[in-house]
Amino acid sequence: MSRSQTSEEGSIKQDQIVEAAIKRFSHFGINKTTLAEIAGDTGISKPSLFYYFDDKRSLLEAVVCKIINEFIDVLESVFKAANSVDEALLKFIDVKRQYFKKYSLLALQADSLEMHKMSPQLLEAIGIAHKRTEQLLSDLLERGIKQNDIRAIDVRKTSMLLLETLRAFEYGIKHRTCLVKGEDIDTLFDKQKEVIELFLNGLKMPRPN
Amino acid sequence: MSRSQTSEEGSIKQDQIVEAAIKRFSHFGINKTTLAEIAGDTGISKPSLFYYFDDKRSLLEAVVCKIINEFIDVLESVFKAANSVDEALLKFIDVKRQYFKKYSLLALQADSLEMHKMSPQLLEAIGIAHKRTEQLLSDLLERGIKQNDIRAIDVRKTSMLLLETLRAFEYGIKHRTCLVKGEDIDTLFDKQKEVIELFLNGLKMPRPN
DNA sequence: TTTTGACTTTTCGAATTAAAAAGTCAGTTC
DNA sequence: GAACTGACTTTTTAATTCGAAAAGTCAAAA
Repeated sequence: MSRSQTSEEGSIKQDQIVEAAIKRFSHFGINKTTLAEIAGDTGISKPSLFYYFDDKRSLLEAVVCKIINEFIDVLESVFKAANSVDEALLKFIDVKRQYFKKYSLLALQADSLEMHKMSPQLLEAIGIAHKRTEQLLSDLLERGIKQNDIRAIDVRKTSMLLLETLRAFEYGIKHRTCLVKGEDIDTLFDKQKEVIELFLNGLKMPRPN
Repeated sequence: MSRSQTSEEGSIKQDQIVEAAIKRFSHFGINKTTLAEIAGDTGISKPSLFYYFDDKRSLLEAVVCKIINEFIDVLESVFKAANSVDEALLKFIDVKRQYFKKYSLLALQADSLEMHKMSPQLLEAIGIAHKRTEQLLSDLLERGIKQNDIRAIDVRKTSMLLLETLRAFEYGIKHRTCLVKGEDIDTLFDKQKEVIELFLNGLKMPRPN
């Protein structure tokens, strides 16, 4: 069994490999990147790479986990720094946009095209990330309610619905435009901001009861 | 040039062909249906079919147009009959659900898989349908504003956003579950209803200014 | 424990091709 | 002449093969 399974914190070399893989994957795509290239970038041989990772899939898993965790950490700090629910949600979109642009190639391949090939581990990692994001959003909404910023909705249900909507939105446009060009991505995320605004303000007349 | 281009109202035979095509397409999919089969169902030979339609694509076009127009007609009557914006929007989802279920195979193929192959005519027909749907929704919102049912938002922008969101939602889940099973479809549309509710009520505290 | 050269196995993509479906047309029927 | 068809050609599709490239293994070495 490779080191990736045994050691918890991951060696420096493992991290170097993951970094090299991130660069290649997000630059050329997963399939167009060979393990020999990644090994070469890291200054080791291919069999050495296999000493650290069982196979390409587990390396990809490490890559995705790293990116996801980075994303969630950024999200957490952004939410903490925000002064209102509005602000936090709009910043949320900005962070999403930033990560999507940075890792667009990886993102596109990871969730749409290779869905069926995903390992259970990877799916689990993504599931955990979703849960954590939902938790952050729930906390945010809870805070908003306490501060009389928003009305007392079911935070669990609402955050899930909000996330699903934004996610769906992303998927949708992605597939509609099929190949994503630079400017399309921006309008896509701008639309998400509009959705957030509409969600926040609602359509109904404010009726003081 | 075939009859399909020249006559405006379309002959009875043309309509029979379209009906047969709808049955086959929505039952077995577009690619798994041959023109010979459709011709057979209609009781004519394949060359006769070509007398009425230039090619498979223009037949598909006629099929999609017919379904779309049917859908919009139903939608219009439902909107007219509704007593409130809430009611109309929820009914809207029901109509969508009904049509999606009825023509799911066709819908899936038509918008996601074969996007790149779509003829300009077909794209135009879909574009017109979108515009008409948007118009119906705009009128609905306008009416809601006049009746003091909802606040005075930009109806154009809002109806577009609302439609795009619901559409995106559909796309998103479709691709996430990839192959759509019966029960998934229902939860998908239930989610859309929740989205509508959230859009209507908003998150913010009602503040009487 | 970490590393690699030399190896085997698997996967992928291009080339081939045969069958099926699309599409044409000369000629028939009403 | 509008509606239709049998017999035909062309195009698409899908299965097959096959060589190259990449994934993955292992015995030996640092």
